[in-house]
Amino acid sequence: MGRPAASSNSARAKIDARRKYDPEETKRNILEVATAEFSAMGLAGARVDSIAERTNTTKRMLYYYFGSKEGLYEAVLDKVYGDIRTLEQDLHVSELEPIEGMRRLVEFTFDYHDRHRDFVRLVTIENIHGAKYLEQLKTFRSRNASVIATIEDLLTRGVASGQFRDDVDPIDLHLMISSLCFHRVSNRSTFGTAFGRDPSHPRLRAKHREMIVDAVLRFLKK
Amino acid sequence: MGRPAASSNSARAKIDARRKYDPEETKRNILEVATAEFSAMGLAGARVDSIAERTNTTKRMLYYYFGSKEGLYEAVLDKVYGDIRTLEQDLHVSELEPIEGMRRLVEFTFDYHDRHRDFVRLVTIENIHGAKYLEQLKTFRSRNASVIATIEDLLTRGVASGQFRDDVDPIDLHLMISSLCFHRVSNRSTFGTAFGRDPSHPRLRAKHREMIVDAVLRFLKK
Amino acid sequence: MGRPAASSNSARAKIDARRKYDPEETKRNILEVATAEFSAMGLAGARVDSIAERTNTTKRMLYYYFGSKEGLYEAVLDKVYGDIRTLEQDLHVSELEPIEGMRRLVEFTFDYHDRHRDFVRLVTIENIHGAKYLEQLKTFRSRNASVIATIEDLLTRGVASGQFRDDVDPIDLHLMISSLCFHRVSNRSTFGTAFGRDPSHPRLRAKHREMIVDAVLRFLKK
Amino acid sequence: MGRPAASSNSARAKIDARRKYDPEETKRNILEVATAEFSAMGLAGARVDSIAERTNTTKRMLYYYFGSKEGLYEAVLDKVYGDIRTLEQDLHVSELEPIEGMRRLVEFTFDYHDRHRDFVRLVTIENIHGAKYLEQLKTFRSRNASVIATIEDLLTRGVASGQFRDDVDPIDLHLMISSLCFHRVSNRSTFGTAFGRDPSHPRLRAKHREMIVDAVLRFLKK
DNA sequence: AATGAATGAGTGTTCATTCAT
DNA sequence: CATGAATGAACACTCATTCAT
Repeated sequence: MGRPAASSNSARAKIDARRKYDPEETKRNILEVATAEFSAMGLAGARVDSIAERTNTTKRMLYYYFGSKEGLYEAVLDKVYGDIRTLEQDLHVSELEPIEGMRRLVEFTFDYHDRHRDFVRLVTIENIHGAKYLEQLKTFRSRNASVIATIEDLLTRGVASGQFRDDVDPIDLHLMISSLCFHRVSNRSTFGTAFGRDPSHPRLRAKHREMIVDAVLRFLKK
Repeated sequence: MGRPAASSNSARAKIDARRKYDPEETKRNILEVATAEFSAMGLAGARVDSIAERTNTTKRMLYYYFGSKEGLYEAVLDKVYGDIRTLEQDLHVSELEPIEGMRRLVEFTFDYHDRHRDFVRLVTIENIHGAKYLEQLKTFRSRNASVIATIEDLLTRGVASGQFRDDVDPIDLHLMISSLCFHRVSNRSTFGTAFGRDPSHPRLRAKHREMIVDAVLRFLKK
Repeated sequence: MGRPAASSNSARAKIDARRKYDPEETKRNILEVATAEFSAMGLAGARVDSIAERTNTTKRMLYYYFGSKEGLYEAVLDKVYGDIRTLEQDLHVSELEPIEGMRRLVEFTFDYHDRHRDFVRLVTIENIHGAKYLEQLKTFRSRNASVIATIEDLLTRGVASGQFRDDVDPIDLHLMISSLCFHRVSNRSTFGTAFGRDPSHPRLRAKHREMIVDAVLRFLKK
Repeated sequence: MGRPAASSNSARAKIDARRKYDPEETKRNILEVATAEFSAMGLAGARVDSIAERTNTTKRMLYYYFGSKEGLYEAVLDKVYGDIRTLEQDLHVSELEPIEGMRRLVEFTFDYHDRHRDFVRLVTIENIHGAKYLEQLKTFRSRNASVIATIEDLLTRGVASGQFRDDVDPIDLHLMISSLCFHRVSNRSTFGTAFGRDPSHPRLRAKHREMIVDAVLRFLKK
């Protein structure tokens, strides 16, 4: 019976990856290469030619789909921020008791930053530009509410159960957790140069992970 | 009329600030403008022409003294890292008892980052470049030992007095303090965009300062 | 009296204006948009994409029907020159006495240029290109004979009646009339900028019309 | 030691035409080539690379001195308009009696347009662009007053002496003279194609010159 | 010590046109 | 007849750097 004749488009796309006209794949491919370039070189340092070369298509298509270097950069930002928010929503810490939930959240945040250096670098780069490109992403602001909601839920339940202190603001706590998880990745290079110690080394990583969870929980406990 | 025959350079510079050719002043002026440009635009984004324009001298002098755009960038890095290390050495926390000394150290770190956004931005930028320019600054590595020595001293004394736990590594602690003080400045823009809250606002700043001291001390206490 | 089923193309086009595929209408639509674009931007300045966008069809059709940007430009030229020659032939000045006929011809020329800025601009543009596209229009040369014939007829009859001088060449006269009617439209912008006076303003237009008729007749009269 | 020590700069420039650093000559050379290119190809059709190639210098200098393609185009316009106005002021027709003066003015206008096709083409091109670049030339408007003043003087004196009619507006007359002198040059190509007759042929030129003077004087005489 | 003029290699972008569906 | 996707060559413009004075 083989394959049903002329199945759906998406099926066809998967089966025949070599087909020449596949806009989605073309865009995805460009975005992937661009993410690497922008993350490695910054917005000003990135070269459109360099991106195009490592793509399956030509420079022209890059402009066809993304309009400009900045447009492409924005698309990269959008994708990369979308990824973390999507994952954060699948955490389901509301099902855990407060301390365990908080541990889980911190560990997730730690792991995500540790594994996604591109994301960390792009956020860093965006800060060099005063977040002006991020501000133009319409979907951005709304996506942040959920992290805060998650933290707020944990805090409320922890306070109610007498485990957590009651004077901690969820956004401040988010900033604290971010700081601890982000900085060791974003400043890995200068830190390594200064102290001859690479924070991303497996043994250090495990130690930092525990340390950060510990620091956050000690900060929260009554 | 005679100009006093060749006194010391620094003296001469002060005495006759209006004299037309003052190499030290020219260099200082270039470095100042360059610091602002590199910090605002990044290494790739900075424009040599733009720096030269805002200088009291010409583009040619910039090359005369610093050799290249990268040479100038390195000089800026050198100056800016030199400043913080110099100040750190004047802290004299060894004269304070451990908890008070640690509080003082954290507050100093907090205040320094909060007030020196240029420094924070330049470190951020340097991390984008994998710290490769920092690595070439010969004086750099040696200068970092003192912070760690200071922390080590505080930790040792705190452990001895039974106030601090005994399993904390000074470099890890330094990273933790740095993270908390650096991130809220370096990521001010994206944070502001995401949560509509500017971490550099005076009221938030005071709150964060206390919070960070609190978090560090809770982490250290037995 | 009914209309015969499926008569000429133009009839069909009118009957079923909403039918999806109507080659003639598609071509007409493309030509209309292209006339505006070429007239406004020149040949080099015109954008194929810009034309296609404002069309009811796609860019591909534009190439399908006209072959190239230059082919389309030629088609526009052809249409636009065809229009004026067609009208000129309907003037019937041969039925008027010489002076009245000449007045009528000048007024027609004046009005036509005044009302058809696109035509004037396209002729101007064609002159920038040394008339090289016009030269390729096979039908062009033959179409010009009639204006000259008209003028010649008027001149001959005017000379015979003793009203006109006998040393005026019809082609030279045509050039004179054209100059007076064309220039004030073609150079409206620079003239307006130079003298703060727009030659296309209604009051000026009427004045110029009289003035030009007057000048031509004074030039011709014995 | 030979050559007189340091003569004047301008003298030096003339003596040593091959000297490498001569900004004025560089600018002049660029302007000259650019005038030819813009006049031949229009603003959109002109190629910066093409201009640079025919220059004694490089493309970069073109941007160094003129900022952009449009900046260069404006400089060309400025130069070209400056030339004719300068000449117009040297006409001294006020010293001639009205009819002779008017003849002289028309002949000058005729000759200037006939000999300066570049000027005519550039004005034509500028009209395609709605005179928007001309409008930005600050010196432009003021320079036009003098032609009108000259015409006004001739008209006034002619009316006073009873030679000219008294209902002719100087700006309208200027437009008429311009039309007759400009059009035969600007539309030479289409005219030639249409009637197989080149208006710039010597014999025709002389005839047209007389004809135009005749037409203007007949228009003005009582 | 200081400077305006000059430069070659590269940088983001656009264009008319064609292909695969 | 119709279309979105794709393209290579060209385009205006910028950059860090050096030269002649």
